[in-house]
Amino acid sequence: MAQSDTVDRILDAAEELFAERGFSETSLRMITSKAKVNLAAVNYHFGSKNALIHAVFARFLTPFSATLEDAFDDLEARCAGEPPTLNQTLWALTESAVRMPQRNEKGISIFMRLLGLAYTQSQGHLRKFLEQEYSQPFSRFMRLLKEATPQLSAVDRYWRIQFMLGATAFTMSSSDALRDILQNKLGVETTVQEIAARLVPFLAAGMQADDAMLVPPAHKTSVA
Amino acid sequence: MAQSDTVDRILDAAEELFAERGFSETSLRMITSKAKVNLAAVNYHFGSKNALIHAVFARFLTPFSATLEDAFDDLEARCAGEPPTLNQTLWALTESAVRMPQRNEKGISIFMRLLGLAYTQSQGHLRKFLEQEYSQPFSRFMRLLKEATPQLSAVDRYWRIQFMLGATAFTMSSSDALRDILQNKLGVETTVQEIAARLVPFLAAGMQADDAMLVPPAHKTSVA
DNA sequence: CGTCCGGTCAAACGTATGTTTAAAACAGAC
DNA sequence: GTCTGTTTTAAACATACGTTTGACCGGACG
Repeated sequence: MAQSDTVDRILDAAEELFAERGFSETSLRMITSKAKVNLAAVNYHFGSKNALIHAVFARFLTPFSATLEDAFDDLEARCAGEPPTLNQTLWALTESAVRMPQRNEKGISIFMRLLGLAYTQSQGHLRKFLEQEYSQPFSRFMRLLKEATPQLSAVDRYWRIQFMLGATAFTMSSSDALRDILQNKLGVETTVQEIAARLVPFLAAGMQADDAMLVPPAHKTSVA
Repeated sequence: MAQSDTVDRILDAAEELFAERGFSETSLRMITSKAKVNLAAVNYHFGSKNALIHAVFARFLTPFSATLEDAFDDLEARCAGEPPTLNQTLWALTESAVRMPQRNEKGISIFMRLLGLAYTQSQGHLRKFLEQEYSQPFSRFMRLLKEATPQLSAVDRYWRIQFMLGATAFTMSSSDALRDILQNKLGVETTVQEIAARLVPFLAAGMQADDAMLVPPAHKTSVA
């Protein structure tokens, strides 16, 4: 209560509600009543709902991008001139994400879901904000991917990166729902770490797929 | 104009707007003004906004699921008892999608984007509608995938299918934007068919990835 | 011709949203 | 204790939403 935990209470409530309902579907009144603060507090402390959304992202994305830069520094240092492999690059990314200090046990899945939503929900202001705020680690990741897949043509690499992003963003954005389904259907508990551990080999394999079968199979037969 | 093209104009406008802005972000007033019909027309012809969303999906999902069933019939007939391969199954799906009669050149990417949104935006009513309306072709596709990947555990298969869905929905949903970027950056023209031709091998490779590297590499080194 | 009736239309309804206001409460410095 | 700037509060604001209403139109039919 010293200075103003109002700001943090708002951020906590907003983060959770955004993650489980999306941005437009979450009203300021839901947020403020969950945070037990006055409605006007959001506009007083943040200025607008969009600015609140930015603040929610900044709160976890800023430390994350720092962690990520460190991980990339580390990786490149260990490789001593040689470009890191695709696996190493992907693991550096996912481990940075998983190792982020979490505010609570739901932290990482909220984190993931928000990232997914940022990509999926076409909030123009958000994309602009993220682009101009976090372009550096993003570009660096892209450069590492390029150096790790020299065998790919620029066009092939471009599309496969999109496929990776898609699989990742999509899975993240619905990871809670998917976990629940799995729980009900197969009675299996799953952590975000395990999902990541399944996702990375999938992505790596797809990224390095052979181009041999780039043409549709003849209409009658095809090989496995 | 004979009977009432109002219904179709509404569906066309709604489809396009939903695809580019999402459901909650698209108001009935946007739809009706784009369709050049009266605001009340939506509630008159469809009953509610949610019912309109269902109708938009039904309009392309019903013929698509019929086409798909035919393609699966064909495939299973050609395989004569043997389960179709993963490649064959994926190609049957993508070819069914690509060959769907399109209302316009944007047809297929709208189609894909809507499917992605249906998964991503947590519209409870939509998921319920799709589940009880199109469970059959969906289950059949799942069964084919299962038979084509007997080496995978149920849990592995489940997640990898999610990854496939994600890569597909995400890529197709923004294929217009991605095509434009590629055009500007590398000066390359790309058709939806070509994107599919790049996507399928990526998916197949990811789906059949080796599980060997399911554990994170030791902190110091790892192999390509 | 008159009467239906499916369809269209402008207008209004009630509700919910993000934002603003102006007064009150508070905390720290003098 | 009083003053000063910051924070909280209840209330109102303007706007946008989905939906409903009741008048109106124009062929079809007897």
